[in-house]
Amino acid sequence: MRYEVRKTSYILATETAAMSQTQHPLPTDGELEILQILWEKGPVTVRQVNEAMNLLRPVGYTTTLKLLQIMDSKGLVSRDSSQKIHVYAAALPPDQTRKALLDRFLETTFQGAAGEMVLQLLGGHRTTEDELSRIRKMLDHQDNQNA
Amino acid sequence: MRYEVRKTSYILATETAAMSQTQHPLPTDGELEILQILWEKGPVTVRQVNEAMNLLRPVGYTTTLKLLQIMDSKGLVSRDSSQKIHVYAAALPPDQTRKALLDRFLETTFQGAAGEMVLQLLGGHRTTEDELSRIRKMLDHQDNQNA
DNA sequence: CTTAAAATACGAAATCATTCGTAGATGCGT
DNA sequence: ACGCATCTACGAATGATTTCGTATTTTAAG
Repeated sequence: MRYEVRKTSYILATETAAMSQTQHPLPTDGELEILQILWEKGPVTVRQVNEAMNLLRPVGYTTTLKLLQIMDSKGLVSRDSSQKIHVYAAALPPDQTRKALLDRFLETTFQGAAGEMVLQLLGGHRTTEDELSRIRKMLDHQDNQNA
Repeated sequence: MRYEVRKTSYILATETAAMSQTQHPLPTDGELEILQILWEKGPVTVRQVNEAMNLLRPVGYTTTLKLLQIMDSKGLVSRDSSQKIHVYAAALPPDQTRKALLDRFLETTFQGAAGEMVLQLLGGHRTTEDELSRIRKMLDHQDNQNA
């Protein structure tokens, strides 16, 4: 008995999620929220992170601190503790982390059918001309690789 | 110091996740795993779901049952309990549920930048010609809408 | 040096999701 | 009707993540 969900879609990953995240676990939702701030602001103090968080929703200072400490222990952020006030920065660039999260999401939600996912996505979003052309270029590039 | 995340991307959703999921909460990971089975197999008994689950990993029968009961209480599945052996089916079609999950993922992980997400996706996946052409058609359709 | 303000460390509560054990109901074969 | 296999119901343990309270440390000002 087989589970058949994919229809016209057939995708091969060139690289596994595990390979792209060597050493680092995937961030949890709360951790990702902090990473987004770190990616945007660069190296910052706990207070700066917490203030950014509080623009979105109320979060206690020690909550933010604790999460950053956990993330440090997981290797998701680096910490400069040479001064009293520690400065945190994301350990990995956004692309790499987002790609790893995307791979997992694609697998769990679309069972690996990348094309299906793109169609769902474009079906519900208005996209700019510039973006469309960048995507076309990427498609052409894929074409060359396949040929 | 700045990590620039969005560059040329600018997206507007035409519909919010909440709008597309009127009435139904988003499934959790475990619930989604069961939904995938229901979508593939159609209306089935708890035992059938559990057997499908056990092809992937060991799960106790009552675990599967409990999850289905929870999903029923959330409205994620429908249940026919007219017979002794209940029969469950997904309450929503896969497209609608996956789209809602995709919207949330896009927001939390890519901060809404759909184009960035597509680029990340295509950057790491080998895609079939058929799939590429379907995506091109969708791009052209978007073009028309934008014009 | 003393104190106050502000930071870090960390245990533990709170929350959410998953897993399972046990109790009780149901139906089937004999 | 009896007993066994199988089902549903459901409380509760487990596990993961998030949140916070409290203790301690550090720095800088007076």
